[in-house]
Amino acid sequence: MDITSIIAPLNDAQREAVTAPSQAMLILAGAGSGKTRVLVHRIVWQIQVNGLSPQSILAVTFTNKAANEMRGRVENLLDSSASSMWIGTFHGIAHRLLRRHAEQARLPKDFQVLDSNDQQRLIKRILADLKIDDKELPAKEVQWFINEKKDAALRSFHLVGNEDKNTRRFLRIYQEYEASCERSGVVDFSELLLRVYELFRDNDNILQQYQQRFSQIHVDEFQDTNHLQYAWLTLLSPNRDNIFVVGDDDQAIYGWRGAKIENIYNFKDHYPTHQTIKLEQNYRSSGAILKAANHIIANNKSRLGKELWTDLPDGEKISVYGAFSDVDEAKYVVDRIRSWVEEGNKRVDVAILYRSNAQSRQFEEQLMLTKTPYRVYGGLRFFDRAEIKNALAYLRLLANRHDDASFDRVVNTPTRGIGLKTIDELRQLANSQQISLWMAAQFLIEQKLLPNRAGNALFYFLDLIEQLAAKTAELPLGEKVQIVIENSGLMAFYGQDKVEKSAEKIENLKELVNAANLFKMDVNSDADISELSEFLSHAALESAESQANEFDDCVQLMTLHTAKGLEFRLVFLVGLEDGLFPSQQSIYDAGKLEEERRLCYVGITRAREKLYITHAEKRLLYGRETPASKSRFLRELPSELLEEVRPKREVSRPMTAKSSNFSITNLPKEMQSESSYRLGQRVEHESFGAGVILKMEGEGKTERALIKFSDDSRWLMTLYTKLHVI
DNA sequence: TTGTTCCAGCTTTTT
DNA sequence: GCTGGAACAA
Repeated sequence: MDITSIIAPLNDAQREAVTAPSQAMLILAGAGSGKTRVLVHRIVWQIQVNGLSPQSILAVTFTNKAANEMRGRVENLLDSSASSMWIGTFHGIAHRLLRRHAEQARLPKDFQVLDSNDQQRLIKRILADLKIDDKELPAKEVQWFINEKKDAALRSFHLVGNEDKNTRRFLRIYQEYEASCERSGVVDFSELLLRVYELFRDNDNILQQYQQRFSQIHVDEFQDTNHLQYAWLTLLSPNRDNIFVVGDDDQAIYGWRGAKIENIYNFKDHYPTHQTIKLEQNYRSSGAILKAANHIIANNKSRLGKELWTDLPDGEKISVYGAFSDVDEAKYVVDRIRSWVEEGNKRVDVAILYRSNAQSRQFEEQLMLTKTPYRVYGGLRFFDRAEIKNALAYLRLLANRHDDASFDRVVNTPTRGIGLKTIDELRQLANSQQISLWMAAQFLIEQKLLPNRAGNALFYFLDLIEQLAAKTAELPLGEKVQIVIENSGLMAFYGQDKVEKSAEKIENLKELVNAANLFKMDVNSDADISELSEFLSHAALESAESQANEFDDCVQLMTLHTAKGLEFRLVFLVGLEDGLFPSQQSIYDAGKLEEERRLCYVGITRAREKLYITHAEKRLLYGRETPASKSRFLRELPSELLEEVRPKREVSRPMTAKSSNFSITNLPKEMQSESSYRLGQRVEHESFGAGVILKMEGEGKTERALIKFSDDSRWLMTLYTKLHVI
């Protein structure tokens, strides 16, 4: 046994964490401080030094990517397969447990997973059935409510008798939703976790089996765990002495999705014999970048407290560019990328990070204009595309006729003459009899209760599914998928000329066949289910990114949320404006604002060598031009770390009287306004102090001026603002 | 029943 | 500015 390879690459704090005795351990790992490394080395340490068997290791993450990376690195260090370890996402592990114990969890053997889109569709349908106006009660809100309750381990019957008016409004829908899922044999994401929690809670023998099996429990990104995930861990570790959690409260950015940052704050109290180790040495970023990050996050009040440091030199200052518009901002960024590439650097090392997806457009446009290869993350994922979901819905119907969500989706896709009226009738019957749509359809056909045309069309559809099922029953998965796509008419449907991007859709369908061909059953899955069911679950649980271009040399575009866990040599943090980042909805809520600040901290710490921060004075928002001002986060950064980059094309520097005269006379006519103010004029505002007029727009009532004050520029309506010309 | 046009609405999204 | 859904006409 060679322990040097396990501990040699570690610094003191990391080594202390890895070699600590078995107990409750909280590793507070700052950005770039080697948290995955600590987890990986800890697992290998437990096996090679403490002699634990791989089966006794449980390691949970939030993303498939993180789980795969961890498994790979463990295998590397261990130099053997880690396939007998349970390393996976919370949802993946829940799924595996439920397959194993479907009966005790009161689930059908071949239950399927409903992703959040499916869930929303189902809720919409229920709202329609209950004649509730979608405008009055948006499906999204109901979905949010249901998931929130499930995350708190509350089923609809727990809420019966609840006096809260808001709760009563949702209760009926929640009940219908539960019943519908039950009938269809499907579980949504929250349900996966809740079922496992109930399985453990109600079946002592099963719980004990896993308590004994998992002698060491490892949790990644602990700050993102929700109530249910935490409850799970508590059940699995009754003595609270064998749990090794890694997290960073400063990077908790999923509170809006139910993550409970309190889980990490309260760890000390809930795990009395715990040890906390802080990893504060950062191996990623330059000194200047780290100082900025520390500075920002220090403004948050509720923190466990950590300060990153580095051996690396300060490096370049952070460049700040105040653009005139979103277009100007994009041009600037793309121009900087161009020189970066000209200096011989790679595009893959560059990331443009923004707060909301809509911001990517301007950058894409400029990148396209300059023919710079780029890749936008977080768009539609492969398994989320409509054509793929349709194909999967057919396959799901083959596996389970009573899957209402799938039935609903493809009964008339491609169109085959089954219209709203017929479907309405189906729903009514299904509702009143509490049966599946499939059964309702059978009944209506048998009893000849439908007009001829509709009845025939519906019969044709049921027959199609039965035929497909019979025909493909014995075929390998890939061929099954192939035949279903062909015979369902989907291939022909998407092949029509009038379908937009038809070539791409056909490609995707082919790719699905390909994926099915390559799909291998989980060797460890001892559950007795078909390959098809397993493939369908895989599609729901691992909605993999579209694979293409991954290895090309492209500039990376993504939201700040997506960027968590990644690093780039060169980072552009764009759109640092109040209302955008921090987002408008967060500005007046102290808690939300702190989460936004953590997001900013995450963004800054993605950069290794050089960070650019940009903001624009106006931008197109929802197709409308909107003025914007510098983000409070940008103003929180100390000026000695920053280097203001002056805009090139228009007046921006405060000018002396001499130079201002000069520049005004040289301005094109249309820019010389009739108003009492002029470009370059020095003015005084009663609260903002002295400033210089940089830009004018509009006239009369709509006239506004962009004025640069000592610490900020703002647009002011000249008619309504008292300005004294100096 | 199907295809078109018009209108409201809009963060972030691991599973 | 783009999307999804509802209200229309064919």
